[in-house]
Amino acid sequence: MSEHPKHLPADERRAATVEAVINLAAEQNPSDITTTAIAQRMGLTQGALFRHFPTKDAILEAVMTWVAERLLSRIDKAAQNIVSPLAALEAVFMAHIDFVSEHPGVPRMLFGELQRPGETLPKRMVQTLIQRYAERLRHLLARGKATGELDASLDIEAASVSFIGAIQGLVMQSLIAGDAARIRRDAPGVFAIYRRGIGNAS
Amino acid sequence: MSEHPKHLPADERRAATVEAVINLAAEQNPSDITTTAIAQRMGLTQGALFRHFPTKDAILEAVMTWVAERLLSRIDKAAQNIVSPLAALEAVFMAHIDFVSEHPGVPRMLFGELQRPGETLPKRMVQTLIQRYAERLRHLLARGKATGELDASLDIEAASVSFIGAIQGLVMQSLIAGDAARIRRDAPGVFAIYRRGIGNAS
DNA sequence: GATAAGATAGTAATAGATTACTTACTTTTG
DNA sequence: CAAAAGTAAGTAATCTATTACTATCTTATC
Repeated sequence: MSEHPKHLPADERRAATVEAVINLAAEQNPSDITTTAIAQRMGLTQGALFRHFPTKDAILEAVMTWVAERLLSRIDKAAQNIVSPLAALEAVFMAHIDFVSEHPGVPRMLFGELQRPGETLPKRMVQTLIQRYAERLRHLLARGKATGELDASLDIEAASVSFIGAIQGLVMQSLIAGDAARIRRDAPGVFAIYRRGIGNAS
Repeated sequence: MSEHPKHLPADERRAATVEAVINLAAEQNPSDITTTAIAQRMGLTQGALFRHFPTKDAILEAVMTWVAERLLSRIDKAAQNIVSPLAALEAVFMAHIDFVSEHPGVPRMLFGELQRPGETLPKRMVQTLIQRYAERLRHLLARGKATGELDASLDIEAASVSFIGAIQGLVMQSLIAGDAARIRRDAPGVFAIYRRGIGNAS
């Protein structure tokens, strides 16, 4: 096996392609990412991409699969072994913040896909991802009501939307400031307000 | 003056162009809006647009001006004559929700502009808009702390980010559900959580 | 174990579609 | 009639995807 093989096996190239897209999305409007830019980032010619993916949408599909797996597994791991539902929510929040700090392009790609008209496969995958995410939130919120940690009259649906919105607000703030590191710094303060908003007042 | 003049004066065409872009943004990814699509919506040929705007970016610039004026004037009017800072925050929240319900493409355009690399003029206008918006929020939040309606230890910066995030979360939710009307319906529940998060517990 | 064969992964060039913008000319309006 | 507003056609650039060809890797056979 040579040090710098010019030909990589298909699965490694597919993984490298996903990585290139994620990195590019951190630097520019995700919907303006071209196949030329992806190939250039990988040190390949543009046409080479189509050895591994039939269309550009298939690339986005692979990216969405990658994101869904990583994000959900991270938040599942974060909530694992935490008894208190409220503490678990905080762990999920911070795990999510860590994820978007490492991959600032990801939330922007998701939001961008959601805006596409019609019923593309990548769009449907994002919808599914967020629905699965919201399910986990609703489960934790319901448990919190049961234990009494959360307000008994809490609107679980609104609390779930607010949770995602809190993260989205941090992403937007970092875009305005042009500083991705801001997300991590401002996250605790934002979660503190959220926590207070859903917590049991007594 | 004929009933249906084929030639409109420049200022009316400019206003109609802005309206066409706002409407198109509600239906598709704002960054995919073409000059052909704008012209078609107006019943013109594509080249006619360039009689009134030197470049496509100049069109976006006009749209951003329109949005900034309308949105800020609406929330100023909403907060006017409301003594309680907390009640004023709620009025601003609902006025903003009304605005995005009428123009679902607007928050998506703003978010899209923020993602563009470099320092384009439309992008800078969005940053300025949101900064001015946040200023008004911080002012109301500070007043709320002074009156005792809000928690004395409240992190005003985090509260401002959370406010914008709450709206952004509702926008995202409506995109996932593919139902713009959801925003208005879910808004009160989301604001209730926010209100509780910043309010004085006593 | 070397090596030929076949599959896999790459390049360079280009096609075909679409984009923002221009130009030469025509219609409408005051 | 002159200025303003619109059309139709075209240009140059850019984008996804394809094609014809080449380089590299894997593997079966002697």
